[in-house]
Amino acid sequence: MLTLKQVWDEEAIQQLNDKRKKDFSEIVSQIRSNDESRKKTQQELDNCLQQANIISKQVGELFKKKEIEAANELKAKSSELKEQSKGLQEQLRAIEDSMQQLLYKIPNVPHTSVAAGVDESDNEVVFESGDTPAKEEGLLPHWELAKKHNLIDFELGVKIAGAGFPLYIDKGARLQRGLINFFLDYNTEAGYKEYLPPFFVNEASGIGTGNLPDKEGQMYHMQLDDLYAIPTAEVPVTNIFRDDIVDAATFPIKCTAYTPCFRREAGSYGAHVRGLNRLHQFEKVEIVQITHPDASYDTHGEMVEHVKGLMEKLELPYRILRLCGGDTTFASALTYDFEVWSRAQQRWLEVSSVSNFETFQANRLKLRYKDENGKTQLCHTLNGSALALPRIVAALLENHQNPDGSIDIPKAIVPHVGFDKIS
RNA sequence: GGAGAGAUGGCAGAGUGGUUGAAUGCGGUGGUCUUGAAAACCAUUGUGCCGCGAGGUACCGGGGGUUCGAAUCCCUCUCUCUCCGCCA
Repeated sequence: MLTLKQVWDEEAIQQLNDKRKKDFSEIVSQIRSNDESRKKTQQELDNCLQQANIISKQVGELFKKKEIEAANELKAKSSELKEQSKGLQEQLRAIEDSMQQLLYKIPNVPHTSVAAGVDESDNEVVFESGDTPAKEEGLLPHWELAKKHNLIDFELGVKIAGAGFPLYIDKGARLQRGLINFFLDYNTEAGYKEYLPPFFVNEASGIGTGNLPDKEGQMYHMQLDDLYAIPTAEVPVTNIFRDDIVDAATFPIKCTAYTPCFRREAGSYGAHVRGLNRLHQFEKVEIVQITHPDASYDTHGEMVEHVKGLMEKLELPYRILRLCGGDTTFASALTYDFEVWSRAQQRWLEVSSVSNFETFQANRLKLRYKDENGKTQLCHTLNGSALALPRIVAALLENHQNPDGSIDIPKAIVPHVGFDKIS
C-alpha cells in the first residue's frame, strides 16, 4: 500500500498514471480529502479528550477535598464531553476505514526505468541467452517425456487430489528433490539464510503481504481452522518481519526458503495448463531481501544476476523481460521476469519474477528501521523465485532430450539429483 | 480431546480504580573515570497520530462494558504455557 506521503506527491501520482496507463486520480483525490478530514477530526477528538482528562483530574481532587457538590457539577460536564468524543471517535474510524479501502486499490508507482504500457505486449526484452532452438521433428513435449519415462503421473494425481496436483515418481521425484537442494545450496552460498517456514498462514500474515483481502480467491482457505495455504514462500518469510523495527546494521537481510506453493487458479483451462505449465501445487525456492531504501535498486540488480547464474547452470535458453507499467504486479515498482524456452511447445514459460516493492509491502507490514537521526523509516523489500520447479523441469526435459528419447541432466545438478541421464 | 494457569515496554518482572507511559533488574545508547578495556558511577533509552514548535492524544493480547476517571472491575474473543490422553 502506498504511504500517504506518496499519495500527496503529485509527481509520483503522475508517474503512476503514466506508467500503468490507467487513471487513478479519482481515488487519489478521494484519499486526499479523506486525509484532510481525518486530520481535522483527529484534532477535535484530541482536544475533546484533553478537556475530559483535565476534568477527571479535577474531580479526583475535589473528592479528596470532600467538595462533593462541585465535583458533581464537573461530572455532568464530563458526561457531555464523553458523548462528544464518542461521536468523533466513530467518525474518525469511519474515515480511516474508507481511506484504508481506497489505499488498497492503488498499485505501486512503477520505477522510472519501467516502460509505459498496458499488458505483456509492451514488455521489454532486456536480455536473451542465445537463439531459441527451432521446432524439430520428433521432439516430445514434457508431458509425453514424463509419461514415457514414468517421471510424472498426472492421472494418478487426479485420482488422489484432482487436476493440477501431479504425482512425481522415481527419477521424477528425485529430480524435484535434487533441484530443491541445488537451488537452496546455490542461494545459501550467496549469503541467503535458509528458512523452512509454515506452509499455512493466518489472516494477519495474508494481509501483511497483500494477499488478503484482494487476492482471496487465489488462495486455498481452510475454514475450520481459518488458515490459508501459502501461494508462495514470500508470504511466511516476509511476515517473519511484520511489525518489526530492524537494526539498520543488519542490512541487507537475505532469506531463502523452499516451500510447496498452492494456488487455486480458478478459471484457468486449456493447453496453457497442460502438463506442468500451470498447477495447483508446485515446488518453489524463493529469495527475499530487506534493505535500506538507498540500496534497494543495487540489490535488485544483484538478485537478477543471481538468478541469471542459476539459469546458466541449468543450460537452458532463457530471456529476461522488464515488465511494462501495466504488467508489473500490483505491489511491485520494478519487475524483471525470467522466462525459459519450451522447445517442444515453442513458447516462453515464466520461471521467476524478481521484484522491488520499495516501501509498498513494508508499509502494510509495518517493517521499519531507524535512520541516522533515530527516526523510524520504512524498509524496502524485494523478492524473486530462485526458482520455480515445474516449468524448469518442463524446460529441462524438453531442451535436453536426445533423438533416442533419453534426457541429459545438466552437469551442475548431477551431484544433487544423483544421476546424469534419464533413459 | 480433558483439566488448569497466563497475556504488561527489547527481555525479565512489579503494579491498592485517580499526575502510571507504567516500579525494579538486565540489555541498548551517551558521558565521567582509565594509556586502553573492564568495573563503578551519572544520564538517557517504546510506538502511532496531530502540531513549525511548545505540546497534545492514543496504546499494558483484540473487541465491548461499568465509572467523572480503568493496566487495575465486568463480559467476550483470540493466543500462549503447564499437566493428562492421543500421536510422527
